[in-house]
Amino acid sequence: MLTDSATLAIVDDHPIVLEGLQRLLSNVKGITISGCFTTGTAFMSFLKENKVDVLLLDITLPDVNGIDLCKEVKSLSPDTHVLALSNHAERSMILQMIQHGATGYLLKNISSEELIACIREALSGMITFSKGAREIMARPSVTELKGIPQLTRREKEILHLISDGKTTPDIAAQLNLSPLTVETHRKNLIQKFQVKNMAALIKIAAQQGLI
Amino acid sequence: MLTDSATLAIVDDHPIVLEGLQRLLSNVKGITISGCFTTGTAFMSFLKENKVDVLLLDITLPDVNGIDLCKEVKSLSPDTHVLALSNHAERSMILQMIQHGATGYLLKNISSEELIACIREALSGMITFSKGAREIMARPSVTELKGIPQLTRREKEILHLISDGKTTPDIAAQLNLSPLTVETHRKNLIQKFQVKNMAALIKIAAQQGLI
DNA sequence: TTATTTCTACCTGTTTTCAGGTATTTTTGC
DNA sequence: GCAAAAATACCTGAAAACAGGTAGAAATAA
Repeated sequence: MLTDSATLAIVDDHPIVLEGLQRLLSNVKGITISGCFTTGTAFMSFLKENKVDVLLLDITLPDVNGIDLCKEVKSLSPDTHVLALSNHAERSMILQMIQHGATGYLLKNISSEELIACIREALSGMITFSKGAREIMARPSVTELKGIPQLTRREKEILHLISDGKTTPDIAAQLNLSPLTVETHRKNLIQKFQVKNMAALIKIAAQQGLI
Repeated sequence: MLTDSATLAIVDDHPIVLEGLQRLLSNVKGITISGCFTTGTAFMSFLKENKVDVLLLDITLPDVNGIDLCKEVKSLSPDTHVLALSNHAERSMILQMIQHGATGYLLKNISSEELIACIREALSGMITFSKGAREIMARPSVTELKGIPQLTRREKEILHLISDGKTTPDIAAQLNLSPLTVETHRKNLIQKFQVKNMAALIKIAAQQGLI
């Protein structure tokens, strides 16, 4: 039994989703659900004692964020295949998860057949994506093409203040800087994001969860 | 049977959620699931032929937005109790749904017991919220205190263009308007949102999902 | 058919932002 | 300790945004 049935665990803070996944997967040959968890910490302590072949992982959890959890899982148990299961339909998010060791990325609007197929693919050691996720990967949007620019501490700080409606003189006064310095940071931000003005930048930053 | 068992329909584009809800509610006394739909239009055509006592409605659907659908449902069938079921944990969203006729608002991290209790409450004609939703309602955040201002079609259009980095002259040219007119809309937007400038406005708009 | 909202357009003047640089001093990482 | 990155600061001029109005036409709702 151990040889031909894979163990699967689910981490999701939504009982409804947990129920749905259990129902969908309970009668699938070759897959045994060994645990369902609503928090990352609960799963991690389970993982210390049990072997898990596949983990279906919701990225947005109450206690830890999915990317960090994925990293932890992979360092504790490198053979566990982590399948991110999420509503986040952003390219950057998918890339980040893969970068941190996830074996695949499934959008929550996945169909049951697709879900099972993806789990099988993951078990055989392949990277796998749901249909929706593949589509997103296929068409890098203009804003996401460059990825999220790396911002310095000061730049983030100033971006926040700008998004709160503060003007350059305001910010300079608040941070005890020359207005000219603030202007320089502003310019660098616009350059880094490759946008025309702050309005466009703040939209992207907000959508990317930066502010 | 018609007198003591309430009919319930579910609209959600996530098969997993649909499965979970069906499973959770299938054996509940007094509730009969009469239909599950993944699109708003599919449900609307069902509603024209069938009586639905309670609708569990996911706000984010592929074809129509939940607020509009809720309005449609209530105007076609005022006796249907609409329970919004969503991941949107924003006060403004909850208020908007209630304003448009919803009987309650449930966050998707709701427990099964809570879900059933809420459906029962809705059936008895009461407004109902999940625990999480009640918490959000309890603490109005600073930005959300004023609610989302009602924007006109033109204002939304111009707000979008601004958030794409377009300047007033750009927008005027694109919409065949006087730049002065665009400026007026701009001013009205800033007044409606009670902010100092567009940077602050766009942050709020993005966070509220307006852009 | 009113009344109200929305859309349109105008005016004046000030403030802020943006584009195009250059350049020194701190930090930080190796 | 040295190189690279980050933070600081400066300059000029043009373009855009904002503040504070007013006001007529058009569309919508009551």
